[in-house]
Amino acid sequence: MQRPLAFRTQHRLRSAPEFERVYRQGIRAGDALFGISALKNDHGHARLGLSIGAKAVGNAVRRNRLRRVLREHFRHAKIELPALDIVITARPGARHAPTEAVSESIVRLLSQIRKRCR
RNA sequence: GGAGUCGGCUAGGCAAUCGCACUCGGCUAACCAACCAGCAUGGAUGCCGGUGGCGUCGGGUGAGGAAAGUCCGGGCUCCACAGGGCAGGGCGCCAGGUAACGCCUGGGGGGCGAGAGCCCACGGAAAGUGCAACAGAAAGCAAACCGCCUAAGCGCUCGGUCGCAAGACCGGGAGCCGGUAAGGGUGAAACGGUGCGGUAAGAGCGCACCGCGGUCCUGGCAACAGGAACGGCACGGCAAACCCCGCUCGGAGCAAGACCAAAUAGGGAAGCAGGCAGUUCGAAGCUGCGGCGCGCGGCCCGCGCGUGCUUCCGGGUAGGUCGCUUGAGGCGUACGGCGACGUGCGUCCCAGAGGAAUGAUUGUCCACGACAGAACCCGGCUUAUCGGCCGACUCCCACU
RNA sequence: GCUCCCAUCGUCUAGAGGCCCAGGACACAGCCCUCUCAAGGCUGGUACGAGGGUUCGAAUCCCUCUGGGAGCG
Repeated sequence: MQRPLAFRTQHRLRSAPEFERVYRQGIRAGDALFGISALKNDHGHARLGLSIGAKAVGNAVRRNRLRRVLREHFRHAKIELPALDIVITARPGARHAPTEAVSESIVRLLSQIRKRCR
């Protein structure tokens, strides 16, 4: 059995076509910090794609940190999520956002997505 | 105690849980594999085992002083190359260090500071060509606008003396021919500076000191410094203007490059199949018709495009593997050197990903945490940066 | 990651060491013309990305930053 909280390459979107598919056909939500797109997949579990430009966020250190925080959220939430491909895009509002604000925003956006998927 | 200068080190700590990358060692029923060995078989392939993957458990390691900018220099790789030169780029006081450098160390010269110290692209302008707006007489070679002078030369004129007169002599004035560059004024910059002498007025015209120049001597590897006598000012600035001199540089970059290699299309080779007619001595070599497939079209006619199968070969795409971290390496120590650094010995292995690994939560402590994330690797420079610690030195105040 | 390029009014641009407190076009503001608007005419404001250096003098030459953009799978 796989450990339930693990996060491996199989849980990630990795290629440009995968991202394109979600952007084109997925449903969207967003706020000042992030944009989020989601689309049903047939892998039997949720997958995460991150699109965080250094230009939007400031520099490489802030970019990496944001990526890690978002991934951590997804890791804890992914059991509860349906089989979706989720792409999170950083917006300039996220540049100086503290970790708590990021958490709050992501929880709210994910619940919106989940509601609209029914 | 205060103010300051220089050099070096450091970059929140600890604990618990979950998670990530690499790595070592276990377990691994089932699943996956294009690798390896064995067996079966004519062969495709199958079976069994190993190894690996996936999974899981435990241990170890895991960003920086700038990882940054990509401004220099090298290693490495491929391409080019007989040798030499030209063109083009870079560098530029001297000596040393180094794999190399535009870096570093020591020294010289210049500038700043009271000092410790700091700063300087710092070769050549008597090889040539250029440039200098405006102002100013004149901007580079001696020339003279205002001014100063009228000694010498030339006549003119006034006064005086002498003389019968022509005229001579003395003194003055304006002028010509001239002399001069001290002063004025312009400018960023004006043909050595100051003083004395000198002169008609002046001037290196003469002298003293300073500056400058080449010569000689002394010290130094040298840059350069000191000294002597001489010259008598000629030789102004700009080379981050062209240039000259000396030294130096082949080009590209790990998306370099090497290897393995599916599918599709196309290339080559072999074999097989292939309706009719023409061309031809003959032949699927070519042409036409037909057949089949696709498209246009509601359908027919028509029009357009394509034309088989099997095996092998080479190039090569996706994809994968290597390059990928042991190195001009770190630490300690001894010796040489003022130092940068070098040499010897001992010891350690310290990130290697591929949408790209360090995060989250909780507790706790304190000085409440800046700038910021490796992507082939090193040496520098530059830029960003909350602080803390250590050492050396300077100046001021007080006390002994 | 690597290799390059660019930067002048709000926009597009001229400029090659002094003629430039930077010129032109469009745009903007005011005035004139018109019954009004447009067109036209007159007038005006507005820029050398930043900081150092070289030079008597820099948009121009040199250095260091900053901000944009392009190419390489």
